[in-house]
Amino acid sequence: MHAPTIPTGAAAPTADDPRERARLARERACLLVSDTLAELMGFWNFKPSMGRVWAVLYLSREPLDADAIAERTGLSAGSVSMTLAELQRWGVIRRVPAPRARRRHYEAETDIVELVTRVLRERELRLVEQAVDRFEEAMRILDEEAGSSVPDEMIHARFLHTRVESLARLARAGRGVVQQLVRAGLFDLGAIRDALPRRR
Amino acid sequence: MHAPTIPTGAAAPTADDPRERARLARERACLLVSDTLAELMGFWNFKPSMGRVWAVLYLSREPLDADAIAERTGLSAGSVSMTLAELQRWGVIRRVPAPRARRRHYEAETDIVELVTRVLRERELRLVEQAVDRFEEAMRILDEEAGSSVPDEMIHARFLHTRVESLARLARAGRGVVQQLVRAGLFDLGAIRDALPRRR
DNA sequence: CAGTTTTTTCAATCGCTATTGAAGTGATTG
DNA sequence: CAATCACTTCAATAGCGATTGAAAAAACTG
Repeated sequence: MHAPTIPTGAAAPTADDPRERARLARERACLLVSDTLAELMGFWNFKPSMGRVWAVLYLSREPLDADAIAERTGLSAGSVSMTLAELQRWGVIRRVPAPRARRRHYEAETDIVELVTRVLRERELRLVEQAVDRFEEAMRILDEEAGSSVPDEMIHARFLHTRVESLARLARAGRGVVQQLVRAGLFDLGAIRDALPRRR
Repeated sequence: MHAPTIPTGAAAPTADDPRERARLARERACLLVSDTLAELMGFWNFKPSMGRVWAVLYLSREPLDADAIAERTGLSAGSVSMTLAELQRWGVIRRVPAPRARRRHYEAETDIVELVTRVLRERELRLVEQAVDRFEEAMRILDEEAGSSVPDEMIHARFLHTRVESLARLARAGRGVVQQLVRAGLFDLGAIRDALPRRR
């Protein structure tokens, strides 16, 4: 875990060494990016470890094994294993067949648009659809009492019905937004995809 | 906290009593709604107590005071106080001027669209804007090394640059979506599509 | 197939955030 | 203006989800 001795006796690994300068710059940039990713993913209710592991893979030129990931993220071996499994379940990283290696190697899925679309489709959409269903169920329950013979019960039921109706309307709008995003991600967004990294 | 004695000696408060039936139905409906709201708000990284308190107010016919809220949510007085303050800061509930009442009364803001829009504008937009800034900052750092005299350092810097570029593009697209949502008020879904690519 | 290395699993632990409760501050009233 | 009632604050605590670490399982290797 030490910088190898520089062959050319002249250049020492100081701030003036171009290699060292470059390495530090890259390190700063990567840190900035993975912090940002961690924050974004954390906001999206993913575990911090998922964000960190994905960032490490996404910013690596070659596939990494569990050990390298543990080292770079500071996570335990067990945590890395679980996190890798979870990331694979989400399809955001993939195992790279490494014929003559003993350890398993992984790389990040780079089609980020597809990746975000997937999360939207499998999580947000489900969530919002469930909300719509529940609100509609609540309205059905209230409907049964809306024709009550007792005046005040009826009024109360109707009051609640209008409130829940507003929520349902909003939830349906939200569902529409997510559906639109998912579809755009799959079709219209091809334009963005073209501009994104390498896809052949 | 007890059902008052029924004046008409005939009807006892059983499941056959229309009033009781109606009350139970409303209770079920409200529970369904507040559970759903709690889940949704929890997902949006709001504290559970905020969801519960807002739900109680939103589903009440008249403004409530802190005591009534504490009772119905099961929260402590201190917690209710803090939660009310926070909800007011978000503009999702408001204090109702109650001239001759000793206690302060609150009601829920009912323009839910405005309410969601506000959260999008003040939280999501800020988050995504910050992400864009950070990615662009990372790219600037990498640019300084992209012209490095050491070939491999240059290649590495360029590799990282393209990766970060993709993230930045996605973040900008996300920013566009949120901006659009804030402007269009959630319902004009067609507009979202226009916000996405902005690239041929 | 026995030995060795890598990965997975899961109970225990850790750390963090939400909540409490009691003390402190402020408001209202007779 | 003193007494009471309402509200706020914040240090301590509880509860929960993420992480660890050690042990079991699986995958290689010679």
